[in-house]
Amino acid sequence: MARQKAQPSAPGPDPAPVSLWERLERPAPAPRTTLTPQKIAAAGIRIADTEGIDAVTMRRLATELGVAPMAAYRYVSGKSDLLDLMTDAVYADLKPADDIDNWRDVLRTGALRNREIVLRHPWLIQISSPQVLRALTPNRIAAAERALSSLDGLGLDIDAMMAVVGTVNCYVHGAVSAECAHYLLMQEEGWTTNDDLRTAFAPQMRYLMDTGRYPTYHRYLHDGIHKDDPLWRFETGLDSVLDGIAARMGI
Amino acid sequence: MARQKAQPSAPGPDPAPVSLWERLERPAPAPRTTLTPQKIAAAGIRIADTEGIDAVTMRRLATELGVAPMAAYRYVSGKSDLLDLMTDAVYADLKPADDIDNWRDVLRTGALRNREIVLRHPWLIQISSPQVLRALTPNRIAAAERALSSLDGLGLDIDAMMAVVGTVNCYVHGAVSAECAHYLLMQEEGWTTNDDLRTAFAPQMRYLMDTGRYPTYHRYLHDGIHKDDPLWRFETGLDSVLDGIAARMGI
DNA sequence: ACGGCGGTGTGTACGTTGTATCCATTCGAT
DNA sequence: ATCGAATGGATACAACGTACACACCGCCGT
Repeated sequence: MARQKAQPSAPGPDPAPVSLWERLERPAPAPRTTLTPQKIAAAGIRIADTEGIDAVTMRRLATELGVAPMAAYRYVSGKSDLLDLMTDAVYADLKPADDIDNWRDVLRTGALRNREIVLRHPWLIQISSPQVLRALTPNRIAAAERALSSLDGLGLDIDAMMAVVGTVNCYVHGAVSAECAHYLLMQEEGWTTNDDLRTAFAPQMRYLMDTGRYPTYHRYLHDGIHKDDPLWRFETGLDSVLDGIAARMGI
Repeated sequence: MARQKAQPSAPGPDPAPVSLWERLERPAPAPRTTLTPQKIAAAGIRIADTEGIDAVTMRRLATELGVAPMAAYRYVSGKSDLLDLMTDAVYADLKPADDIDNWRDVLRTGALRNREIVLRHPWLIQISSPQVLRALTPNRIAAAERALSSLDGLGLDIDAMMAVVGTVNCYVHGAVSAECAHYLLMQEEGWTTNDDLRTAFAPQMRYLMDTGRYPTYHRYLHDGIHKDDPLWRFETGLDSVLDGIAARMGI
Protein backbone atom coordinates (compact mmCIF):
# COMPACT_ATOMS: atom_id res chain seq x y z
CA MET A 1 0.00 0.00 0.00
CA ALA A 2 1.10 3.52 -0.48
CA ARG A 3 3.10 4.58 2.49
CA GLN A 4 1.99 7.68 4.24
CA LYS A 5 3.92 10.76 5.06
CA ALA A 6 4.90 10.74 8.71
CA GLN A 7 3.16 13.81 10.03
CA PRO A 8 2.05 13.45 13.66
CA SER A 9 0.20 16.73 13.93
CA ALA A 10 -1.98 16.57 10.90
CA PRO A 11 -4.19 19.67 10.84
CA GLY A 12 -3.69 23.18 12.06
CA PRO A 13 -1.25 25.70 10.70
CA ASP A 14 1.19 25.80 13.61
CA PRO A 15 1.79 22.50 15.36
CA ALA A 16 2.66 23.90 18.83
CA PRO A 17 6.41 24.26 18.77
CA VAL A 18 7.73 21.98 21.46
CA SER A 19 11.06 23.37 22.47
CA LEU A 20 14.20 21.33 22.21
CA TRP A 21 14.63 21.51 25.97
CA GLU A 22 11.18 20.32 26.73
CA ARG A 23 11.72 17.32 24.53
CA LEU A 24 15.02 16.63 26.22
CA GLU A 25 13.58 16.35 29.68
CA ARG A 26 10.75 14.09 28.74
CA PRO A 27 11.59 10.51 29.50
CA ALA A 28 12.72 8.64 26.45
CA PRO A 29 9.76 6.73 25.04
CA ALA A 30 11.92 3.69 24.65
CA PRO A 31 15.50 2.88 25.51
CA ARG A 32 16.75 3.81 22.07
CA THR A 33 20.22 2.51 21.78
CA THR A 34 22.07 3.73 18.77
CA LEU A 35 21.29 7.43 18.71
CA THR A 36 20.16 9.83 21.37
CA PRO A 37 20.47 13.60 21.64
CA GLN A 38 22.96 13.09 24.43
CA LYS A 39 25.16 10.86 22.33
CA ILE A 40 24.95 13.27 19.44
CA ALA A 41 25.93 16.19 21.63
CA ALA A 42 28.78 14.21 23.16
CA ALA A 43 30.10 13.24 19.75
CA GLY A 44 29.98 16.83 18.56
CA ILE A 45 31.77 18.03 21.66
CA ARG A 46 34.43 15.36 21.25
CA ILE A 47 35.11 16.47 17.69
CA ALA A 48 35.11 20.16 18.54
CA ASP A 49 37.45 19.68 21.49
CA THR A 50 40.00 17.67 19.58
CA GLU A 51 39.78 18.99 16.03
CA GLY A 52 38.23 22.41 16.37
CA ILE A 53 34.75 23.66 15.67
CA ASP A 54 35.34 23.76 11.92
CA ALA A 55 35.74 20.00 11.93
CA VAL A 56 32.21 19.62 13.27
CA THR A 57 30.28 18.87 10.10
CA MET A 58 27.21 16.74 9.85
CA ARG A 59 29.21 14.17 7.93
CA ARG A 60 32.07 14.09 10.39
CA LEU A 61 29.53 13.80 13.18
CA ALA A 62 27.97 10.84 11.43
CA THR A 63 31.25 8.97 11.10
CA GLU A 64 31.99 9.73 14.76
CA LEU A 65 28.67 8.14 15.61
CA GLY A 66 29.13 5.32 13.13
CA VAL A 67 25.94 6.09 11.24
CA ALA A 68 24.94 7.53 7.90
CA PRO A 69 25.32 11.25 7.31
CA MET A 70 21.62 11.99 7.60
CA ALA A 71 20.89 9.89 10.63
CA ALA A 72 21.30 12.64 13.19
CA TYR A 73 18.59 14.68 11.51
CA ARG A 74 16.02 12.53 13.29
CA TYR A 75 17.07 14.21 16.52
CA VAL A 76 18.24 17.67 15.56
CA SER A 77 16.52 19.83 13.03
CA GLY A 78 19.79 21.08 11.63
CA LYS A 79 23.31 22.06 12.47
CA SER A 80 22.01 24.96 14.47
CA ASP A 81 20.23 22.57 16.78
CA LEU A 82 23.36 20.50 17.11
CA LEU A 83 25.34 23.50 18.28
CA ASP A 84 22.60 24.37 20.75
CA LEU A 85 22.73 20.86 22.08
CA MET A 86 26.50 20.96 22.43
CA THR A 87 26.39 24.32 24.17
CA ASP A 88 23.86 23.18 26.70
CA ALA A 89 25.63 19.91 27.36
CA VAL A 90 28.84 21.75 28.08
CA TYR A 91 27.19 24.21 30.42
CA ALA A 92 25.77 21.33 32.39
CA ASP A 93 29.20 21.21 34.00
CA LEU A 94 28.49 24.59 35.52
CA LYS A 95 27.41 23.09 38.78
CA PRO A 96 26.32 25.20 41.70
CA ALA A 97 28.58 25.64 44.67
CA ASP A 98 26.00 25.04 47.33
CA ASP A 99 27.93 25.83 50.44
CA ILE A 100 28.24 29.54 49.80
CA ASP A 101 25.54 32.13 49.73
CA ASN A 102 27.47 35.33 50.09
CA TRP A 103 26.74 37.13 46.85
CA ARG A 104 30.32 38.03 46.17
CA ASP A 105 31.59 34.50 46.56
CA VAL A 106 28.75 33.12 44.46
CA LEU A 107 29.55 35.48 41.62
CA ARG A 108 33.28 35.04 41.96
CA THR A 109 33.35 31.25 41.93
CA GLY A 110 30.71 31.23 39.21
CA ALA A 111 32.96 33.40 37.10
CA LEU A 112 35.99 31.21 37.70
CA ARG A 113 34.07 28.08 36.85
CA ASN A 114 32.66 29.68 33.77
CA ARG A 115 36.16 30.57 32.69
CA GLU A 116 37.34 27.03 33.20
CA ILE A 117 34.51 25.62 31.12
CA VAL A 118 35.11 27.91 28.21
CA LEU A 119 38.86 27.33 28.32
CA ARG A 120 38.16 23.64 28.20
CA HIS A 121 35.89 24.14 25.16
CA PRO A 122 37.23 27.21 23.41
CA TRP A 123 34.96 26.64 20.43
CA LEU A 124 32.16 28.05 22.58
CA ILE A 125 33.33 31.54 21.74
CA GLN A 126 33.55 30.71 18.05
CA ILE A 127 29.91 29.81 17.73
CA SER A 128 28.11 32.79 16.34
CA SER A 129 26.62 34.90 19.06
CA PRO A 130 22.97 34.89 18.04
CA GLN A 131 23.36 31.15 18.14
CA VAL A 132 24.50 31.31 21.73
CA LEU A 133 21.75 33.71 22.63
CA ARG A 134 19.16 31.52 21.00
CA ALA A 135 20.48 28.70 23.12
CA LEU A 136 19.17 30.20 26.30
CA THR A 137 19.54 26.81 27.81
CA PRO A 138 18.21 25.56 31.13
CA ASN A 139 21.65 25.14 32.55
CA ARG A 140 22.56 28.71 31.75
CA ILE A 141 19.34 30.11 33.14
CA ALA A 142 19.97 28.08 36.25
CA ALA A 143 23.36 29.72 36.64
CA ALA A 144 21.76 33.13 36.27
CA GLU A 145 19.14 32.16 38.83
CA ARG A 146 21.76 31.17 41.37
CA ALA A 147 23.57 34.45 40.89
CA LEU A 148 20.36 36.46 41.09
CA SER A 149 19.07 34.74 44.17
CA SER A 150 22.32 35.35 45.99
CA LEU A 151 21.61 39.04 45.55
CA ASP A 152 18.07 38.80 46.84
CA GLY A 153 17.17 40.48 50.07
CA LEU A 154 19.97 43.01 49.98
CA GLY A 155 17.71 45.92 49.21
CA LEU A 156 18.36 45.98 45.47
CA ASP A 157 15.50 46.21 43.03
CA ILE A 158 15.27 43.54 40.39
CA ASP A 159 16.78 45.72 37.67
CA ALA A 160 19.82 46.44 39.79
CA MET A 161 20.20 42.77 40.61
CA MET A 162 20.14 41.83 36.95
CA ALA A 163 22.52 44.67 36.17
CA VAL A 164 24.99 43.24 38.65
CA VAL A 165 24.78 39.76 37.20
CA GLY A 166 24.94 41.12 33.68
CA THR A 167 27.98 43.23 34.42
CA VAL A 168 29.91 40.30 35.81
CA ASN A 169 28.83 38.12 32.93
CA CYS A 170 29.92 40.71 30.41
CA TYR A 171 33.33 40.99 31.99
CA VAL A 172 33.73 37.24 32.14
CA HIS A 173 32.63 36.77 28.58
CA GLY A 174 34.95 39.44 27.29
CA ALA A 175 37.91 38.23 29.29
CA VAL A 176 37.47 34.59 28.45
CA SER A 177 36.85 35.45 24.84
CA ALA A 178 40.16 37.27 24.60
CA GLU A 179 41.95 34.47 26.35
CA CYS A 180 40.48 31.86 24.03
CA ALA A 181 41.23 33.95 20.99
CA HIS A 182 44.85 34.01 22.08
CA TYR A 183 44.87 30.29 22.62
CA LEU A 184 43.08 29.47 19.39
CA LEU A 185 45.31 31.72 17.35
CA MET A 186 48.39 30.00 18.71
CA GLN A 187 46.91 26.59 18.06
CA GLU A 188 45.83 27.61 14.59
CA GLU A 189 49.30 28.77 13.70
CA GLY A 190 51.02 25.88 15.39
CA TRP A 191 52.74 27.98 18.02
CA THR A 192 53.24 26.36 21.37
CA THR A 193 54.63 29.11 23.57
CA ASN A 194 53.88 32.77 23.99
CA ASP A 195 57.37 33.45 22.74
CA ASP A 196 56.50 31.80 19.45
CA LEU A 197 53.64 34.23 19.13
CA ARG A 198 55.85 37.16 20.08
CA THR A 199 58.52 36.29 17.54
CA ALA A 200 55.88 35.87 14.89
CA PHE A 201 54.47 39.29 15.63
CA ALA A 202 57.89 40.82 16.25
CA PRO A 203 58.49 42.49 12.88
CA GLN A 204 55.18 44.26 12.72
CA MET A 205 55.36 45.05 16.44
CA ARG A 206 58.85 46.44 16.16
CA TYR A 207 57.78 48.67 13.30
CA LEU A 208 54.83 49.99 15.27
CA MET A 209 56.85 50.59 18.40
CA ASP A 210 59.68 52.27 16.51
CA THR A 211 57.28 54.95 15.40
CA GLY A 212 57.44 56.16 18.99
CA ARG A 213 53.73 56.78 19.02
CA TYR A 214 52.93 54.19 21.63
CA PRO A 215 55.40 54.81 24.48
CA THR A 216 53.22 53.48 27.28
CA TYR A 217 52.24 50.40 25.36
CA HIS A 218 55.88 49.88 24.58
CA ARG A 219 56.72 50.14 28.25
CA TYR A 220 54.20 47.41 28.99
CA LEU A 221 55.70 45.11 26.38
CA HIS A 222 59.11 45.76 27.89
CA ASP A 223 58.43 45.81 31.62
CA GLY A 224 55.14 43.97 32.09
CA ILE A 225 55.47 41.11 34.56
CA HIS A 226 52.05 39.54 34.20
CA LYS A 227 51.91 39.46 30.41
CA ASP A 228 51.82 35.67 30.42
CA ASP A 229 49.68 35.18 33.49
CA PRO A 230 46.09 35.10 32.24
CA LEU A 231 44.70 33.91 35.54
CA TRP A 232 46.24 36.85 37.38
CA ARG A 233 44.74 39.22 34.85
CA PHE A 234 41.37 37.53 35.00
CA GLU A 235 41.18 37.64 38.77
CA THR A 236 42.50 41.17 39.02
CA GLY A 237 39.83 42.40 36.65
CA LEU A 238 37.15 40.31 38.28
CA ASP A 239 37.95 41.66 41.72
CA SER A 240 37.87 45.18 40.37
CA VAL A 241 34.45 44.55 38.90
CA LEU A 242 33.17 43.07 42.15
CA ASP A 243 34.61 45.99 44.10
CA GLY A 244 32.80 48.36 41.81
CA ILE A 245 29.52 46.57 42.26
CA ALA A 246 29.88 46.60 46.01
CA ALA A 247 30.69 50.29 45.97
CA ARG A 248 28.02 51.44 43.55
CA MET A 249 25.26 49.23 44.87
CA GLY A 250 26.16 49.75 48.49
CA ILE A 251 26.25 46.05 49.32
CA MET B 1 44.89 28.08 -35.59
CA ALA B 2 45.09 31.61 -34.41
CA ARG B 3 42.83 31.42 -31.44
CA GLN B 4 41.34 28.33 -30.07
CA LYS B 5 38.55 27.72 -27.67
CA ALA B 6 39.82 26.47 -24.37
CA GLN B 7 38.87 22.84 -24.22
CA PRO B 8 40.80 21.19 -21.43
CA SER B 9 38.54 18.20 -21.18
CA ALA B 10 35.12 16.91 -22.11
CA PRO B 11 35.43 16.81 -25.85
CA GLY B 12 31.70 16.99 -26.17
CA PRO B 13 29.71 19.67 -27.95
CA ASP B 14 30.72 23.22 -27.29
CA PRO B 15 28.31 24.39 -24.60
CA ALA B 16 28.67 28.14 -25.07
CA PRO B 17 29.96 29.13 -28.47
CA VAL B 18 30.99 32.73 -28.28
CA SER B 19 31.29 34.00 -31.78
CA LEU B 20 33.94 36.43 -32.84
CA TRP B 21 31.27 39.03 -33.57
CA GLU B 22 29.71 38.69 -30.21
CA ARG B 23 33.14 39.00 -28.73
CA LEU B 24 33.73 42.20 -30.64
CA GLU B 25 30.58 43.72 -29.27
CA ARG B 26 31.34 42.94 -25.69
CA PRO B 27 31.29 45.94 -23.35
CA ALA B 28 34.17 48.31 -23.37
CA PRO B 29 37.23 47.17 -21.48
CA ALA B 30 36.98 48.87 -18.14
CA PRO B 31 39.70 51.14 -16.84
CA ARG B 32 42.23 48.88 -15.37
CA THR B 33 42.11 49.70 -11.67
CA THR B 34 38.63 48.44 -11.07
CA LEU B 35 39.75 46.53 -8.02
CA THR B 36 41.71 47.71 -5.02
CA PRO B 37 41.91 46.34 -1.49
CA GLN B 38 40.01 49.39 -0.29
CA LYS B 39 37.19 48.86 -2.73
CA ILE B 40 37.06 45.19 -1.84
CA ALA B 41 36.89 45.96 1.86
CA ALA B 42 34.23 48.59 1.30
CA ALA B 43 32.13 46.21 -0.75
CA GLY B 44 32.40 43.52 1.89
CA ILE B 45 31.42 45.98 4.62
CA ARG B 46 28.49 47.17 2.58
CA ILE B 47 27.20 43.64 2.15
CA ALA B 48 27.79 42.69 5.77
CA ASP B 49 26.06 45.81 7.05
CA THR B 50 22.98 45.41 4.93
CA GLU B 51 22.61 41.66 4.51
CA GLY B 52 24.57 40.17 7.36
CA ILE B 53 27.94 38.51 7.49
CA ASP B 54 26.60 35.25 6.08
CA ALA B 55 25.77 37.03 2.85
CA VAL B 56 29.43 37.89 2.43
CA THR B 57 30.51 35.16 0.07
CA MET B 58 33.20 35.48 -2.50
CA ARG B 59 30.58 35.27 -5.22
CA ARG B 60 28.31 37.86 -3.66
CA LEU B 61 31.34 40.08 -3.20
CA ALA B 62 32.16 39.66 -6.87
CA THR B 63 28.71 40.69 -8.01
CA GLU B 64 28.83 43.66 -5.63
CA LEU B 65 32.07 44.68 -7.32
CA GLY B 66 30.79 43.84 -10.77
CA VAL B 67 33.54 41.35 -11.51
CA ALA B 68 33.94 37.62 -11.86
CA PRO B 69 33.88 35.43 -8.76
CA MET B 70 37.61 34.82 -8.68
CA ALA B 71 38.73 38.35 -9.42
CA ALA B 72 39.19 39.43 -5.82
CA TYR B 73 41.70 36.67 -5.22
CA ARG B 74 44.33 38.83 -6.88
CA TYR B 75 44.18 41.08 -3.83
CA VAL B 76 43.23 38.85 -0.92
CA SER B 77 44.63 35.40 -0.40
CA GLY B 78 41.30 34.06 0.76
CA LYS B 79 38.17 34.84 2.66
CA SER B 80 40.15 35.16 5.86
CA ASP B 81 42.12 38.01 4.34
CA LEU B 82 38.93 39.67 3.27
CA LEU B 83 37.61 39.66 6.82
CA ASP B 84 40.90 41.08 8.11
CA LEU B 85 40.61 43.85 5.59
CA MET B 86 37.04 44.62 6.59
CA THR B 87 37.91 44.65 10.29
CA ASP B 88 40.82 46.97 9.78
CA ALA B 89 38.78 49.36 7.69
CA VAL B 90 36.02 49.55 10.26
CA TYR B 91 38.29 50.24 13.23
CA ALA B 92 39.72 53.23 11.45
CA ASP B 93 36.64 55.05 12.71
CA LEU B 94 37.80 54.79 16.31
CA LYS B 95 38.99 58.35 16.62
CA PRO B 96 40.56 59.81 19.75
CA ALA B 97 38.77 62.35 21.92
CA ASP B 98 41.58 64.82 22.42
CA ASP B 99 40.12 67.29 24.84
CA ILE B 100 39.97 65.04 27.89
CA ASP B 101 42.78 63.58 29.91
CA ASN B 102 41.08 62.48 33.10
CA TRP B 103 41.55 58.71 33.06
CA ARG B 104 37.98 57.95 33.90
CA ASP B 105 36.55 60.11 31.14
CA VAL B 106 39.05 58.76 28.63
CA LEU B 107 38.08 55.19 29.38
CA ARG B 108 34.40 55.97 29.54
CA THR B 109 34.10 57.80 26.25
CA GLY B 110 36.38 55.26 24.62
CA ALA B 111 34.04 52.54 25.74
CA LEU B 112 30.99 54.36 24.44
CA ARG B 113 32.59 55.00 21.07
CA ASN B 114 33.70 51.42 20.80
CA ARG B 115 30.15 50.37 21.49
CA GLU B 116 28.84 52.61 18.77
CA ILE B 117 31.23 51.24 16.19
CA VAL B 118 30.38 47.66 16.90
CA LEU B 119 26.65 48.38 16.96
CA ARG B 120 27.05 49.97 13.58
CA HIS B 121 28.79 46.83 12.29
CA PRO B 122 27.42 44.00 14.40
CA TRP B 123 29.04 41.38 12.22
CA LEU B 124 32.31 42.30 13.91
CA ILE B 125 31.39 40.08 16.81
CA GLN B 126 30.41 37.25 14.50
CA ILE B 127 33.75 36.82 12.82
CA SER B 128 35.87 34.38 14.67
CA SER B 129 37.91 35.81 17.49
CA PRO B 130 41.40 34.68 16.48
CA GLN B 131 40.62 36.50 13.29
CA VAL B 132 40.11 39.73 15.18
CA LEU B 133 43.14 39.18 17.34
CA ARG B 134 45.34 38.63 14.34
CA ALA B 135 44.20 41.92 12.88
CA LEU B 136 45.91 44.10 15.43
CA THR B 137 45.93 47.35 13.62
CA PRO B 138 47.62 50.65 14.44
CA ASN B 139 44.24 52.14 15.14
CA ARG B 140 43.53 49.66 17.87
CA ILE B 141 46.94 49.96 19.47
CA ALA B 142 46.53 53.71 19.40
CA ALA B 143 43.31 53.39 21.34
CA ALA B 144 45.07 51.27 23.94
CA GLU B 145 47.89 53.81 24.11
CA ARG B 146 45.49 56.64 24.77
CA ALA B 147 43.85 54.69 27.56
CA LEU B 148 47.16 53.67 29.06
CA SER B 149 48.72 57.10 28.95
CA SER B 150 45.72 58.58 30.71
CA LEU B 151 46.59 56.32 33.61
CA ASP B 152 50.24 57.30 33.68
CA GLY B 153 51.61 59.20 36.63
CA LEU B 154 48.98 58.02 39.08
CA GLY B 155 51.31 55.73 40.97
CA LEU B 156 50.24 52.53 39.21
CA ASP B 157 52.82 50.11 37.91
CA ILE B 158 52.58 49.16 34.27
CA ASP B 159 50.91 45.84 34.96
CA ALA B 160 48.18 47.50 36.96
CA MET B 161 47.67 50.08 34.24
CA MET B 162 47.26 47.40 31.62
CA ALA B 163 44.99 45.47 33.94
CA VAL B 164 42.73 48.50 34.19
CA VAL B 165 42.55 48.95 30.44
CA GLY B 166 42.07 45.25 29.92
CA THR B 167 39.28 45.07 32.44
CA VAL B 168 37.34 47.85 30.80
CA ASN B 169 37.92 46.36 27.37
CA CYS B 170 36.71 42.98 28.51
CA TYR B 171 33.55 44.45 29.94
CA VAL B 172 32.92 46.46 26.81
CA HIS B 173 33.51 43.53 24.53
CA GLY B 174 31.24 41.28 26.54
CA ALA B 175 28.48 43.84 26.83
CA VAL B 176 28.54 44.87 23.20
CA SER B 177 28.71 41.27 22.15
CA ALA B 178 25.55 40.46 24.06
CA GLU B 179 23.81 43.50 22.72
CA CYS B 180 24.73 42.66 19.13
CA ALA B 181 23.69 39.08 19.60
CA HIS B 182 20.28 40.31 20.64
CA TYR B 183 20.06 42.64 17.68
CA LEU B 184 21.33 40.08 15.19
CA LEU B 185 18.98 37.42 16.41
CA MET B 186 16.03 39.71 15.93
CA GLN B 187 17.18 40.74 12.47
CA GLU B 188 17.87 37.15 11.52
CA GLU B 189 14.38 36.07 12.47
CA GLY B 190 12.73 39.11 10.99
CA TRP B 191 11.49 40.47 14.28
CA THR B 192 11.30 44.20 14.62
CA THR B 193 10.39 44.79 18.24
CA ASN B 194 11.47 43.22 21.49
CA ASP B 195 7.92 42.02 21.90
CA ASP B 196 8.25 39.99 18.73
CA LEU B 197 11.22 38.31 20.31
CA ARG B 198 9.38 37.73 23.53
CA THR B 199 6.37 36.18 21.86
CA ALA B 200 8.65 33.95 19.83
CA PHE B 201 10.43 32.78 22.95
CA ALA B 202 7.24 32.61 24.95
CA PRO B 203 6.55 28.88 24.64
CA GLN B 204 9.92 27.66 25.75
CA MET B 205 10.19 30.48 28.26
CA ARG B 206 6.83 29.65 29.70
CA TYR B 207 7.82 26.03 29.98
CA LEU B 208 11.05 26.89 31.74
CA MET B 209 9.42 29.34 34.10
CA ASP B 210 6.56 27.00 34.89
CA THR B 211 9.05 24.56 36.32
CA GLY B 212 9.31 27.00 39.20
CA ARG B 213 13.04 26.54 39.32
CA TYR B 214 13.91 30.10 38.38
CA PRO B 215 11.82 32.36 40.61
CA THR B 216 14.17 35.32 40.67
CA TYR B 217 14.73 35.20 36.95
CA HIS B 218 10.99 35.01 36.52
CA ARG B 219 10.59 38.07 38.69
CA TYR B 220 12.96 39.95 36.44
CA LEU B 221 11.04 38.97 33.34
CA HIS B 222 7.86 40.15 35.03
CA ASP B 223 8.96 43.27 36.85
CA GLY B 224 12.12 44.45 35.12
CA ILE B 225 11.90 48.05 33.97
CA HIS B 226 15.14 48.34 32.03
CA LYS B 227 14.82 45.10 30.05
CA ASP B 228 14.64 47.06 26.81
CA ASP B 229 17.12 49.78 27.63
CA PRO B 230 20.50 48.50 26.50
CA LEU B 231 22.22 51.85 26.90
CA TRP B 232 21.11 52.07 30.53
CA ARG B 233 22.47 48.61 31.16
CA PHE B 234 25.70 49.33 29.36
CA GLU B 235 26.35 52.52 31.26
CA THR B 236 25.31 51.08 34.59
CA GLY B 237 27.75 48.24 34.19
CA LEU B 238 30.46 50.48 32.85
CA ASP B 239 30.17 52.85 35.78
CA SER B 240 30.32 49.95 38.18
CA VAL B 241 33.49 48.74 36.54
CA LEU B 242 35.04 52.19 36.68
CA ASP B 243 34.02 52.53 40.33
CA GLY B 244 35.70 49.26 41.08
CA ILE B 245 38.89 50.29 39.36
CA ALA B 246 38.96 53.54 41.25
CA ALA B 247 38.37 51.74 44.52
CA ARG B 248 40.80 48.90 44.07
CA MET B 249 43.57 50.93 42.50
CA GLY B 250 43.09 53.86 44.80
CA ILE B 251 42.90 56.40 42.01
C1' DA C 1 -0.38 -15.59 14.51
C1' DC C 2 -0.43 -11.66 11.86
C1' DG C 3 -0.49 -7.46 9.38
C1' DG C 4 0.40 -2.83 9.28
C1' DC C 5 2.14 1.36 11.30
C1' DG C 6 5.06 4.63 13.24
C1' DG C 7 9.70 5.45 14.39
C1' DT C 8 14.73 4.83 12.91
C1' DG C 9 18.71 4.67 9.98
C1' DT C 10 20.34 4.61 4.71
C1' DG C 11 21.11 6.17 0.02
C1' DT C 12 20.94 9.47 -3.28
C1' DA C 13 20.87 13.94 -4.88
C1' DC C 14 20.90 19.04 -5.30
C1' DG C 15 22.33 23.70 -4.56
C1' DT C 16 25.98 26.57 -2.50
C1' DT C 17 30.37 27.49 -0.84
C1' DG C 18 35.68 28.39 -1.03
C1' DT C 19 39.24 28.14 -4.10
C1' DA C 20 42.86 25.96 -7.64
C1' DT C 21 44.06 26.34 -12.26
C1' DC C 22 44.32 27.89 -16.68
C1' DC C 23 43.10 31.32 -20.29
C1' DA C 24 42.39 36.03 -22.41
C1' DT C 25 43.06 40.69 -22.34
C1' DT C 26 45.22 44.99 -21.41
C1' DC C 27 48.86 48.24 -19.77
C1' DG C 28 53.40 50.07 -19.42
C1' DA C 29 58.15 49.95 -20.27
C1' DT C 30 61.16 49.16 -23.82
C1' DA D 1 55.62 48.40 -32.27
C1' DT D 2 56.49 44.66 -28.98
C1' DC D 3 56.76 41.78 -25.12
C1' DG D 4 56.28 40.59 -20.25
C1' DA D 5 53.70 41.33 -16.22
C1' DA D 6 49.53 42.38 -14.19
C1' DT D 7 44.66 41.84 -14.18
C1' DG D 8 40.20 39.83 -14.72
C1' DG D 9 37.27 35.63 -16.65
C1' DA D 10 35.99 30.87 -17.13
C1' DT D 11 35.76 26.36 -15.66
C1' DA D 12 36.05 22.88 -12.39
C1' DC D 13 36.09 20.37 -8.04
C1' DA D 14 35.66 18.87 -3.31
C1' DA D 15 33.15 19.61 0.75
C1' DC D 16 29.31 21.33 2.92
C1' DG D 17 24.09 21.42 4.71
C1' DT D 18 20.06 19.17 3.96
C1' DA D 19 15.59 17.60 1.24
C1' DC D 20 13.50 13.41 -0.03
C1' DA D 21 12.30 8.74 -0.64
C1' DC D 22 13.23 4.18 0.83
C1' DA D 23 14.18 -0.16 3.78
C1' DC D 24 14.03 -2.07 8.06
C1' DC D 25 12.14 -3.51 12.62
C1' DG D 26 9.77 -3.93 16.85
C1' DC D 27 5.21 -2.94 18.78
C1' DC D 28 0.26 -2.98 18.68
C1' DG D 29 -4.68 -4.50 18.22
C1' DT D 30 -6.90 -7.97 16.24
